[in-house]
Amino acid sequence: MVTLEHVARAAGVSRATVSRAVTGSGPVSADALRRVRAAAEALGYVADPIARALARGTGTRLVVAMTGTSDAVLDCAYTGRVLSTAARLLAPEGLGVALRRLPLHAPAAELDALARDRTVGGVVLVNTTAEELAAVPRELRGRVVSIGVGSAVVPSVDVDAAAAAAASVAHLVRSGRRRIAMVTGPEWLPCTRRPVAAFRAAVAAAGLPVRTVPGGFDAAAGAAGAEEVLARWPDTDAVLGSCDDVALGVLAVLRRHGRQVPGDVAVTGFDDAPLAEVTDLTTATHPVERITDAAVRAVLTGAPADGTLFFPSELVLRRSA
Amino acid sequence: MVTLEHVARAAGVSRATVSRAVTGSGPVSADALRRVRAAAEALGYVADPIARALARGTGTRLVVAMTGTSDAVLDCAYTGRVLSTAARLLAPEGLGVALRRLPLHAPAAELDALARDRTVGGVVLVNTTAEELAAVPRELRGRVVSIGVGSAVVPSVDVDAAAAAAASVAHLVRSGRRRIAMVTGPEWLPCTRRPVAAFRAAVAAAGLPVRTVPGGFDAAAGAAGAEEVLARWPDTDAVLGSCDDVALGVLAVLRRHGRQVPGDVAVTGFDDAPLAEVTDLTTATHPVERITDAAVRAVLTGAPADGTLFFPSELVLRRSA
DNA sequence: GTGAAAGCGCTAACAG
DNA sequence: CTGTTAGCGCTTTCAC
Repeated sequence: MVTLEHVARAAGVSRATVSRAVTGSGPVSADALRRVRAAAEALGYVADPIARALARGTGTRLVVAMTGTSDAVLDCAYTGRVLSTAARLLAPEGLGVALRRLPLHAPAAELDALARDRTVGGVVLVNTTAEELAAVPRELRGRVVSIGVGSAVVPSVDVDAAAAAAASVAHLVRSGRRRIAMVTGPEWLPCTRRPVAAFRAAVAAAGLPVRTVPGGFDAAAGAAGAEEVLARWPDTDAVLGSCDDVALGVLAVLRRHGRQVPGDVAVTGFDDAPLAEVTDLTTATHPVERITDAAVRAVLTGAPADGTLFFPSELVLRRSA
Repeated sequence: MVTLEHVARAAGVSRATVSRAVTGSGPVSADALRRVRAAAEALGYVADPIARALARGTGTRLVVAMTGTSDAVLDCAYTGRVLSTAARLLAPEGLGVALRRLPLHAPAAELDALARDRTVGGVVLVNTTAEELAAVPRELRGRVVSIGVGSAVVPSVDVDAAAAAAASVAHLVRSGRRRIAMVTGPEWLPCTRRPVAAFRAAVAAAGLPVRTVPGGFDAAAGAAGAEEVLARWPDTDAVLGSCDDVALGVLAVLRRHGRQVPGDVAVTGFDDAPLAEVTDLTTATHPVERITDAAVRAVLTGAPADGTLFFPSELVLRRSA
């Protein structure tokens, strides 16, 4: 194993100088810099992240903290996508990923524990709530980022779900649908409010009735939502699901009620999950990998909070709508 | 932050003694042990994994190494499940998870790099091949485990896919199917050979024709496999898919050919993925969480290799068969 | 600009 | 059985 010491000897300088040269902190003469770089290159030096973490007091892992009402959220496909992306990105840095669930209420204790834990280098909050953002301890600032809503101190990235909802409505209206309902996401989740508002605005602007029912993120919620839609507005000719799983639940209920899709009722989802293609579901893409990528980089670089960074979503037309 | 030093002072012993008491390594008098425990408890001491890793020369993360022909395997749902489980299990230990793909051929270089990387505490090989097992460097022994096939030095855990295949065939035969075909998993993957062998044995034992076609693990492979099955044996009345995705591909092709499911042809999958429930697919469970759990624990404890530990799979009957 | 020296918190010889 | 003594590899004051 080649250490700082070896590079220092090869370059004819002290360990301190090599450290400064390698990390870019502190002053180093152009000449020393060149020699250190050459030596490091020649020896194939790469800093040990563990020793560095111990000396700096920084952590060696990034915690993905999913907010949710139960541990079930940790097993969903979305969590898996976020984790895979983060783990892959961090692998070359010598950093790892850990997974934790944050309780929906009173998350302060958990967040404080994370802030105190010297092994955590940064935190990515997923499905963040306002209560959670308010509870982010000062010590975590600069190394926490949110996927979803953000705050003045917590930078955030998200998909442009509002645009996706608007695009879905536009497509449905264009293809002749006039009585469009939406099964929304979980009510406690702030970032689902944007697409709902966009949906309401879009149908209202088209002069159509505004129909929404509370939903969630799984097929069961979609099924329940569809039942409610059919009960309240039997003439509905299109349903937007908050995500693909919800849309599949909607499809199951429509089939049970003998409604043809897309003949009688059109259905759209959101995510473009693998099952959307298999089930021929019209849906909008959710670039989870790009979003996670941005979030991880933001944590690593300590990016300041300046509004939410939105990633575009694209409508994928298939048989269902 | 409370360190070893604090506990030592409170217990009236040296740091070394506290270390021995806490880790359980080396001799400590019953009296000292008691006092150290009390002090540690009172102060809420918890060892810093980073300092420990630096001193011991062990890593702070566990690498999940997926074998595959392309990076696409890193994005599949299965990888996500493995990663979520591992990340959750490791969180309380202060350890993280990293994700890497191992090339199908000549994996020795990658494995050597992992062995040399001081940040890696252990490795979980997924979809292991014989070539890979042979290339496991000596330095990795005792901290590497395989999900799939194992070797004399690499312990392994897997699902009992052979039993699942046999159970599926038994169910199909019981319900009157007589011309059963199987779309197998990827040919390069050794652990898929067991269920194929079990399938062949089961149909042969029932006095039925043995029909298998090479497949893979995604819907496209299932579709291609189904086309081949229909071309070679048009009278087939049941198809086993190597996994749920494959079964969905099979379903799509059957539908396209106007075959009724389960009327004309029965279809079964394997995994019991979320989409199996949504699409009413008869399938066998794949306890990925339990398997990963066992694998991670084995890496952490350095369990010796003594044959593959198999986890049971259960048939879930739904509409498709 | 540069080097010497003092740690970060823990483990592991080595004497006693 | 226990304490002392060196480190693990890197960062970071603080003099020069």
